[in-house]
Amino acid sequence: MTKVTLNDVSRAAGVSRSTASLVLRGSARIPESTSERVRLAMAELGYVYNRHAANMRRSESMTLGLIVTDIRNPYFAGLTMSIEEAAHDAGYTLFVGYSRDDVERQYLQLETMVQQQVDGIFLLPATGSELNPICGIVDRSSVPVLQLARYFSDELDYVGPDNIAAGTQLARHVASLGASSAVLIGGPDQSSARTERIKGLEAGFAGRAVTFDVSRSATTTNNAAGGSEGIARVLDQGDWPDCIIAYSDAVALGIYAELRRRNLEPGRDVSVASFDDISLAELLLPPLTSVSTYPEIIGKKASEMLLSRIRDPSPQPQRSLIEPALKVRASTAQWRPRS
Amino acid sequence: MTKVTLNDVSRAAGVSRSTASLVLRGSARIPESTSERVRLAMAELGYVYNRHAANMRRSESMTLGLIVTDIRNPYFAGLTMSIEEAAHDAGYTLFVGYSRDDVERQYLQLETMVQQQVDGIFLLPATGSELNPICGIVDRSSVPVLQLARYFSDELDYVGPDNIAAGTQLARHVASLGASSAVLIGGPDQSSARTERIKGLEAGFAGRAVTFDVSRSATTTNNAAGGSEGIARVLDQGDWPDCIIAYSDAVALGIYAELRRRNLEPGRDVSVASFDDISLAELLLPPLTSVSTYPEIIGKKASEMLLSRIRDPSPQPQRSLIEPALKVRASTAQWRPRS
DNA sequence: ATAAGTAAGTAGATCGATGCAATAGTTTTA
DNA sequence: TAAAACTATTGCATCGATCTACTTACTTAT
Repeated sequence: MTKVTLNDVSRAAGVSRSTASLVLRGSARIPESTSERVRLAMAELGYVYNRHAANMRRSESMTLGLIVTDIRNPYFAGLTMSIEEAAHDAGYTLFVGYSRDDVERQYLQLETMVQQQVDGIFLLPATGSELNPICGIVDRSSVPVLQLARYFSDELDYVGPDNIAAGTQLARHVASLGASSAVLIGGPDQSSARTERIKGLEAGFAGRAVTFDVSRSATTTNNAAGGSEGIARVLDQGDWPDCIIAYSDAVALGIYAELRRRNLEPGRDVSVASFDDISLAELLLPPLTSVSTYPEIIGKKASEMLLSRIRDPSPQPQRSLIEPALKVRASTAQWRPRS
Repeated sequence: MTKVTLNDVSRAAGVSRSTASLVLRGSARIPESTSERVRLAMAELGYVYNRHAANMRRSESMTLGLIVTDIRNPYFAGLTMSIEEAAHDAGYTLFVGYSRDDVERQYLQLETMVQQQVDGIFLLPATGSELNPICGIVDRSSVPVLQLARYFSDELDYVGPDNIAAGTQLARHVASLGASSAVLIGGPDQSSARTERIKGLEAGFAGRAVTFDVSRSATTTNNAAGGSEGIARVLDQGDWPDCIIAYSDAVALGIYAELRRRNLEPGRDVSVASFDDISLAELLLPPLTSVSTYPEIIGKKASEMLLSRIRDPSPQPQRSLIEPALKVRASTAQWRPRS
């Protein structure tokens, strides 16, 4: 009933606690005959390794933290699962917190993770994140933090999609359709991802006969409700673009719904394109043109980077951009300009 | 640079470590003048509370574990977020693991969480979970485990939707449409949730002129791919039901896609209905009839139950069923029997 | 036969916060 | 004025695994 410790195990196996500890860690100094005896005692007594006790002496807890805004967005769900997989495979257990895009909540989560002695933190920063408060929390314990998908500082590692390339690919495609005007809908204001996507779109539209004016676009929450609201705001201003570019597939979903409320059919009356390429994009009617930003690859790369940062904290901050790929589908392909 | 401990803090504040510890825990025995001095020293030195050290003496780690199969299903994403919110609000930090519906992986995750000294575990069991191996892992440390959404044992607490009521509501609705035959597509074989939903459907169809034969249904993975595959299998057998009941909205999504590949329009040529009512259901075209099983409520209830179990492990295992609510939408409402 | 070397195992301090039992110091009570 | 009661504070053992330095018992080399 009471807790079984290494002491109990060693006593039962007739060795010292030190020896039992060495067996636990697979030391070569212990011959098979002894370690077998110890392992048997462990099994018999129902011994459970206490990582907290171990962590008092060693300098690692074998835990990592992950803070994301909201996994009801399938893009972030995929990213989260990919990171969990890599962490699990490397023997780490993962703390997860959802900031709900609330900076204060995010800071609290950082704080508790630091107190729980995590070895490193993946942070998909909430809108409005700043370096100073985060350093205030994190520097005291010198836990490495990796920025995921958005960044606010270049003093920390960063892994995310190449948003500029993604925007450029999308703009070129839209321009090639013969559209004459495009707007961007949605996305958290001031986020690096949105700023970069805009930069990419502008680069892609440069020299083409497409009007793309950022001041006509709308920033919203990164979900379907935001998409509906954003496109409604634009259309209500009497603005009728040929092509609607959504900040993300989640936003595009709300755009589809709002268009239909107004008897406009996406892919016929107006083309719609988006970023992320969640698996849903393909299943929608019409299937949604989207730039895939490969959350699995981002997650994998991020894990590698954070783990190597844990092993050696000295190198300069790293940046890794994942190459996107445009997936053309019926939401733009079937579209022809209104006569 | 080096770690700041309570010792350093107490020395700087000119008190004993015991006093600093009492301040940390807000003891009323310490006058404001002293605790202010100690808190000041903490801030100045950049002290970080070490929960692992505290956990060596106390018997709680202030961490909980959550194991779910796959959060790319928005239903589980919502459930996960709801549990994280409740855990966070109660001062707990949450470990999360995704079993990907793989029992072995799930056991490994249970094991590491137990080693990390979690105070309790929410488990959305992978298909094929059994009591014995889980007890083998968990009993040694007597960590309470709560079964979420599916159950395999009534020796553990359980919180989930009232699947029987959900099935009954859905069946009654389908029967009232005038359908003459229905099939169920998808869902993990042998899972309690599927079995109960079938039981509910049968109860609801009882005495109505609807053919519902479980042997005609198909079990699949609980996602869109499973839905496509399942309905394809049924249709390829020459079976043409009036109404397709999907195990979940995620499955329904794949059914929509596969029907269209065969030039069948959901809601017109065949009605489709489902379980879960994820927010996407409303946004689809046609909007999907679904029985809401309120993941936020399940998550909240589950957290309450696990936390009270942690406070007092003695009571008998509890079961709590959350009342579902049918949301009728165009995927069934517009449907009329073929002439 | 002695020194050197190796293999196997152990004693005991340590990590950082907790909490009991004990101790000053001050005020109230009889 | 002594005893009792209370307030503010502290010393030290403790939780469970780790790890360095050390011992003991053999084996091998010279």
